[in-house]
Amino acid sequence: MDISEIAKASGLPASTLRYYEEKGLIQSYGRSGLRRLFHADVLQRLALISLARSAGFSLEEILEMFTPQGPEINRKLLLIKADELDRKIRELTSMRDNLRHAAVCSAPSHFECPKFLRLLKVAGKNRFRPLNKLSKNKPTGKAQKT
Amino acid sequence: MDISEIAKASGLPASTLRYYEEKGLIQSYGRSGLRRLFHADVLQRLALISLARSAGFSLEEILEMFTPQGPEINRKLLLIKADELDRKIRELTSMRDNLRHAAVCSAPSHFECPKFLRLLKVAGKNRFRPLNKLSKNKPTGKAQKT
DNA sequence: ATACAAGTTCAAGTTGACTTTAAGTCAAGT
DNA sequence: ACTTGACTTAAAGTCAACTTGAACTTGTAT
Repeated sequence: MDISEIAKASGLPASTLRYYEEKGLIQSYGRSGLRRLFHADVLQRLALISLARSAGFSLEEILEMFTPQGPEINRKLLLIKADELDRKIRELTSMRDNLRHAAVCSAPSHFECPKFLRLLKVAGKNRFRPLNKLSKNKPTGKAQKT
Repeated sequence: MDISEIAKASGLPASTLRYYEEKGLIQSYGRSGLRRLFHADVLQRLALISLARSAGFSLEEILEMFTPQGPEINRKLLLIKADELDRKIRELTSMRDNLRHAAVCSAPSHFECPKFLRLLKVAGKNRFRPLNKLSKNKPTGKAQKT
């Protein structure tokens, strides 16, 4: 398969695929002339990468998880990541509850609502690092702009 | 309170506070000479900002949520964000389960494990945007480097 | 044979959220 | 008067994850 087929099938632009290859996240098995040739199974790998990216992992972290530098280290890493996700899930859940409450709360300012302040305080206890933005408005599956 | 007090109390560097003020996320009530003067309640606001950041909101989104451009629009926005969080929580939960499974799975490659592939397939159904990185190694609460 | 579409490289640009740096201001202490 | 230390500004730098641009190569269609 050539790069545009992978692009179409994965929904990722060719530029991203080249970038991923450069970073070692995917491999092409050879060239036809200059053109990269891919096995179909990179699609699975790309799905996995997308999943991990969406779960908040950086490309570097994903690469770490892919490369088995001793299988035990790897398993450990996976569990550590899972625990991180647990923390993050709790944070998001609290934030979500906060938002739902704020939307119906009648206090003139949220800072005057005891419920809100209590949640704030609880949340403040763990000084966590930001994840980053949620979806905004970018279309979900543009393949390329040909 | 001057900027270093806020920095100390919030755990954020002064540069970040200036940046936030510039972006309209916090306000100083005046100056003493050149120096900004803050009311103590910016600390609450900063806690809220931290919470929201950690939940994956961009500064722009947080600003939107702060500025009441008609209270109804605002409530709606909050609910929309809450729904987004619900989606994200489901994704993270699935990823976490994936990781925990992968850590104990005995299949030679995860791509040969039916359980894993099924999860992948399910996850692939929603083409989501990335959040971003989880915590990595940066220390949690450096105030400044004075 | 030649044009063209679709690939290629390498470098530079973009975005968001900050941080760093250089140069300046100013109140307080000696 | 002068040094110090904490602040100030504006501009530039950083980082990840891409994207874009300019110039180049190739297999296929006319």
